[in-house]
Amino acid sequence: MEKPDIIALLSKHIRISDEMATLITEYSQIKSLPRETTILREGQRATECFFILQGCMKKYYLQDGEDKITKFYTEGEVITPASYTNQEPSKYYISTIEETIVSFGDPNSENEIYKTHPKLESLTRKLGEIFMVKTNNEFDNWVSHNPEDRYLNLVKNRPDLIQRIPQYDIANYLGIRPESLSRIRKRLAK
Amino acid sequence: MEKPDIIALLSKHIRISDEMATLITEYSQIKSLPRETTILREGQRATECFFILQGCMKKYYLQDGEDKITKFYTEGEVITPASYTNQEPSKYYISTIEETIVSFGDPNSENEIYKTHPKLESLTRKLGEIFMVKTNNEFDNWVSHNPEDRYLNLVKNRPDLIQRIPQYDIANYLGIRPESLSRIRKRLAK
DNA sequence: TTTACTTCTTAACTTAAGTCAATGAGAATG
DNA sequence: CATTCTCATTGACTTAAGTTAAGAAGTAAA
Repeated sequence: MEKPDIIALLSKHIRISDEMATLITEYSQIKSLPRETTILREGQRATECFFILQGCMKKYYLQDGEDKITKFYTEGEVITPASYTNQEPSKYYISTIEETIVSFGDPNSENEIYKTHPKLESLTRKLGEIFMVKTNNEFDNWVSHNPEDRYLNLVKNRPDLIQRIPQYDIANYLGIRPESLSRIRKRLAK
Repeated sequence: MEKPDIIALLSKHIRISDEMATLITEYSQIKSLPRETTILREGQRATECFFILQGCMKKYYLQDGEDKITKFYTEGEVITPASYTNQEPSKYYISTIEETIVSFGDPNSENEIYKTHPKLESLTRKLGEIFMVKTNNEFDNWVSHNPEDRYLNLVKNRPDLIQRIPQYDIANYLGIRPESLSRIRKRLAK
């Protein structure tokens, strides 16, 4: 399989020097996951973290027998499961929605490469800070808007998700029932 | 002023070696901020990040003339304003609620110390990852619960906040009106 | 101590989401 | 072509939060 352009996707977030680009390209491991593949289940410990090169995934909890989606991930996004970081059993599931191509890493090779290439750890720290800002903005945006505004926001900023993902999953993610999303769409259609 | 125990607070999150402890204690700058002090305003660029040693702060947006609180910070929590990381004008305000003692850093001295002590950058990366997990958990917990559950959760996990912070600020943070919080408390009293 | 102010509570009414049930539209299957 | 299944929509009714206004309780100020 041809390697998708990991450097181009990373460069959207942070400036990558040629030296780093070579290093990353050399060390990156890539694999493809079929659609509807669950890569992490509740109770499991994650052994890998991911960077999405192509495709779409979701994170969801099983609450009272129902899925609760809290995040969609698409191209250029990093998935570092909590259980990868803290080595505790996961509280949530992660599954692909479409066929998804990812770059992945594990703790051993991560630490190994940081030891030999401290500049990469520095890059990772900075990238982590950038994603932290994004995550915080997302949180703030969420808690300060109602479902209708959140839907409008999604339509505006992530029109791809509206296309790719069935409406009942969108509603689930927005924190409402499919019936309510229907009504919101009807209200907005005017 | 006597230095509060920064090492003890950091150790709640991550193991700190004696070597790192000495380094952190030596380099940490500490100051006290009076109550109701706004340390960052919308439109400003943050020049400092903070680690709370004692006290309480809040982050809030000014939306349609009304405050919208999205986060309270207390002892042991890190405040890295988005505008500190990306050097863009801040979209939100940060203020103290009580008198607050903080350890603070600026980009120059941060980069300087990372250059001479790469182990500290490694520690910072790990700490950042730990806070990322906490932030993600908070987000998930938020979006998957209703106001009543969020209030119960706060009472259970952050009883200190219920004591320290006026009810209208708690309601604001919970995403509801003070009247609704009153009703929730009444419902629960039964 | 009287007054003003702040915070919380209560009540009546409105609005939007939840729930349950029925229907419609399209795609997949026999 | 008819049948089945999935997903989205609609309607009727319930529940909880928003809104507006009024009052209660406590604290600070005059």
